[in-house]
Amino acid sequence: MPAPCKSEAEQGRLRRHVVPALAGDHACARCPVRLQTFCAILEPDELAAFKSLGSTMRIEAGQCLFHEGDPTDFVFNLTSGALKLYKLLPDGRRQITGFLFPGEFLGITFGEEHFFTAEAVETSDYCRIPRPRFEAFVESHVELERELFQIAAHELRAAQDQFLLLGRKTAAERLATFLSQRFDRARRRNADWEIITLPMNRVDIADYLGLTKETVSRTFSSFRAAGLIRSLPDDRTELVARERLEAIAGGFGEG
Amino acid sequence: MPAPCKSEAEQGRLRRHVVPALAGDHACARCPVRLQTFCAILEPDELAAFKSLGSTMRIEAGQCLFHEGDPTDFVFNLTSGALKLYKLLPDGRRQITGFLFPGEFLGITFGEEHFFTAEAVETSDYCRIPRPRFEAFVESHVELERELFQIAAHELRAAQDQFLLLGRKTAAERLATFLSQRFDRARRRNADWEIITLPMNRVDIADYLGLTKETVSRTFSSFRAAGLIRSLPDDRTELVARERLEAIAGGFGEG
DNA sequence: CGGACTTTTGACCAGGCTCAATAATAGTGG
DNA sequence: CCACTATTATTGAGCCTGGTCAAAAGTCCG
Repeated sequence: MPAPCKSEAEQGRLRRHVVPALAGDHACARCPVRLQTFCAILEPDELAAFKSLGSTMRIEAGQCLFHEGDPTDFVFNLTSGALKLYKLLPDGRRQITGFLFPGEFLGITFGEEHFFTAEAVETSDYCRIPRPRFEAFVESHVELERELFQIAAHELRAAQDQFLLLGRKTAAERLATFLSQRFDRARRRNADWEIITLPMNRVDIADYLGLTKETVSRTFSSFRAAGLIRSLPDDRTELVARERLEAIAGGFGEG
Repeated sequence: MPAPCKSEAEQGRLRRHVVPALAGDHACARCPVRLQTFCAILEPDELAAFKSLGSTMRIEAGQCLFHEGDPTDFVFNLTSGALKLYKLLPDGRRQITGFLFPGEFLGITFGEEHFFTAEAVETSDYCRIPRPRFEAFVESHVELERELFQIAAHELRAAQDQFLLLGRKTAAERLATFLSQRFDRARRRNADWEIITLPMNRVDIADYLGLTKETVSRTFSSFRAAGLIRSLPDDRTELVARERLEAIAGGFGEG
């Protein structure tokens, strides 16, 4: 029943630089919700109990965790690597609805069927928890139930921002927004550098931003030429002029 | 502090055909979640208690319930009319993130500040519940807490569909999707007719679909010319060839 | 070094946007 | 009830951003 993973271009090779697993809490910069982890709201023994619900697994780049339409048998928590979540149109047009990074949950708000496909961007490790066990655990921890609601609420807020991006922003504004988003997350993990890692390729970025890979590439080039960013080895990008990028992202033009 | 409502074009006039208030339950056609109402999961006396939490109010077309950035002091339930929810860019570009219709809740998932503006499309009545009272009531009714989560989950699913629309669909596919969406909701209230009411104007539809009003108007015209729809008085539209519209909406072309 | 793939760049094209004019519609006041 | 006005919808003409098609350059890894 599951469609085969996208072939040629999608069946990626392994990548070398795997993002290390994230330990502990990471708060969202924009709102007072502790995000995408239960670590901060569970007692150590409860946390251990929660972790024991699932089993650790690994997936290679280009492989799918599940496809759109698959039954939602499991809840996932990513521990290393990166996933892309996407929907397809019959003729192959693709919209990536989000990327998933270490520490984040997948599948906590689903109905009976997945409504998107989840595919590994690079080799990734994750914890897979059978849904019934997950739900039983959550039901016995009311504070988790509330946390799940907060996560969903936060994702709804992020979705509104993405509507604005996809519906009304120019190519430069979209890419600047994306780079700023990535920076915000990197900053939460390491406050030192204006450097972000983009494990996904140009096609993925394009399908996330509602553009083509050529337009994404051209916009990267123009940002480089304007001294806004600098491309480094190992999929890393330095945001040389982060404030100007954020101004562009917010629709204030290049001023 | 709140920005003034959009002037000229937005400060609408009254409209005559107000959607009647919706009584009772309305299930979502696509998923097993009872949506946007607590009616079905509260006992009659509890329902009465819930209704007594708020006060009934009226708003005229073009007026705003709240602006982006306002504090989230209230939870709203629309009883008649229609609202549009939108975000703005500094230069005035606007993305409507959704329309709200009778029976639906507004503000159940917010943080401290609203992250969009809510403005009346036509004269609307609503129930306004102070947030602390709402939250206290929900906390004392666990089944409501779960229902709120289901509503948020459903909205997240709808958001993914909108990503696909805004990022990858053509103008015709966007409008066909919108008309089909409206039909799905109308069908849930009245199974008789392939007729929908569109109280919002072309600018609003355009800002919802990520297009311009001219493109929306042209696409309406082409649908009319192709015999897919028929325009009726009082903002009503008949979906003459609903299945063909749905095929277009799904990206299967005009076949 | 070589093959496969990705990224970048170029040339051209087109879907949808802009600007503008006209038509239709709703509301107003006599 | 009907002309008058304001607003909205439609249609047209031309343009531009971003898409398409193609080729060259750069990477990765055996």
